[in-house]
Amino acid sequence: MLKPNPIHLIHVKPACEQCRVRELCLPTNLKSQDLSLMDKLVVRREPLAKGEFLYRAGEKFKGIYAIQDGAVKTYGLTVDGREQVTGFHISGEVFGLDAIDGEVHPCNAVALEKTEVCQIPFAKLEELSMEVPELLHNLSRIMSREIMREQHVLLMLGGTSAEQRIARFLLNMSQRYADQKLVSDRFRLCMSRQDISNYLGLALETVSRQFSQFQERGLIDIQNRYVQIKQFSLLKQVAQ
Amino acid sequence: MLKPNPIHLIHVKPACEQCRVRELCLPTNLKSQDLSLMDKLVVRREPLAKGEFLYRAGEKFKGIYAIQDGAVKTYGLTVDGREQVTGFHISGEVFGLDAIDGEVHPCNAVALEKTEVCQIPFAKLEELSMEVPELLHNLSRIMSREIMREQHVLLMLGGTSAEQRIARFLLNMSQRYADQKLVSDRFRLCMSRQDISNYLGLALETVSRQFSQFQERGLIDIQNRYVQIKQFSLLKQVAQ
DNA sequence: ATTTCTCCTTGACCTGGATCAATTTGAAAA
DNA sequence: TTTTCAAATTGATCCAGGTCAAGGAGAAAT
Repeated sequence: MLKPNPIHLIHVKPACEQCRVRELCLPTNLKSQDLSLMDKLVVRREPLAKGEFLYRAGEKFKGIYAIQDGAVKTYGLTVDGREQVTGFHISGEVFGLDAIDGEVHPCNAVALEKTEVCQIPFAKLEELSMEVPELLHNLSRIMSREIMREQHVLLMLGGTSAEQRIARFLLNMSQRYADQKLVSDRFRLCMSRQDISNYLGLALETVSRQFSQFQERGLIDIQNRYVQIKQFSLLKQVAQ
Repeated sequence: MLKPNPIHLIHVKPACEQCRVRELCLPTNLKSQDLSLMDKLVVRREPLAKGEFLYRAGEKFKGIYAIQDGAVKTYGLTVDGREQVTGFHISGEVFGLDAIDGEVHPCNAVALEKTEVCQIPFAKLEELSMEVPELLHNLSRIMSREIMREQHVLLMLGGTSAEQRIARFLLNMSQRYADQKLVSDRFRLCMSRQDISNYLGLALETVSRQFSQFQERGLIDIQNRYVQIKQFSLLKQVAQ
């Protein structure tokens, strides 16, 4: 499988208007003048390096985050001190919504690769939402979507075998690339086997074995973190 | 353990102003005149009988729901047709937020006992939120809280033993009664062992055995659905 | 009061996936 | 390039909890 050739371009931070993932993010359906008001709100940070934290549990909440490019893992700590991954977030996705109520981040967010994020200061976003009904509605929808996302994780974890969970995980990642109009049958997993296993409530050895088994069965081709889904229909069947 | 004596009162539906759980619900911190605007929005339905559906998966979304009294279970169907409980909701709690994005309920909501709910039509709620900043903020906070609630479930399910899950479940229920200023060391479980096991990703036999074991160890006293937590500190220790 | 039915408990057995352990591979650092 | 270290694979073993099965106890219906 071919790795993308790393060409170094001059770093450009597109405004909302030019952003590749605009339609998945908060500005969907906004009129041009509202879009530029929205754009003025957004803080575009320097890209995060792999392993860099966007925020840590306990930090004061300033705003929610949208990913322009890259990937972020969010994780919490259980009462007994174990790490528990609560989500992987890729471009076009909004996260940090869990901090609104308590005004403190209840979990950690760390970049899984070089990542560009936009911060949307929440107090200002609420103010602008009072002026722009579409924006208020988009905010509601994005929060609702996050609630559904977590419900899907619950459905995925409930009473399913390791085989099913991993098949569903791969199909879910694939779908999210498809949502962005990106190639969805071959992609790079942005997270380690450790992270996947933790997220799916399995041992990392089980994940590794299951990947190997899917490969033997011809369902997928996996080399390190590069996956190609070769038999969508069969994989869906395995996922039930 | 004493069952509450069933006294039949004339059915009264308190307005938001008089509602016992007002401070947990959308109207928190609202000024008196805003509260009455909010109150005009609310649709108070006839009480639901045990087993009655509030909505079913696929139904068009009209509004979100708040429980005045009683309990509701929400559940989805997995791809292979199994039921998966996504939450138990008791008085003072708001749910149905997962339907905002798609404008269709992705799951079912059924009363676990005689239950009084308020429907808050969502389009009207958004309109009023544009006028009342506190209401907009309360809505954001309630959605954020729901996201956190689901994250807690994920943390609870991730890499924990059956013993821990059940201890945490009991402590969680207890805390939610405490949040309402109700007795929190003795309460009636509003759901079946089946529902609990499904929710916690365990077999119902495991739940039953674990309850018996906690009883033997003197941590709790359980008779049918009536629980008394006798050793909070020990139970917390078991939950880690 | 008696029947019926649903919910719950308890026992016996077995398997999926966790755990432990030993390499192998790949990527970053020197 | 070689070294170093983290990440991934694969094998062997074991046990927590699932499954199957057989009652028992409450609640609702007759």
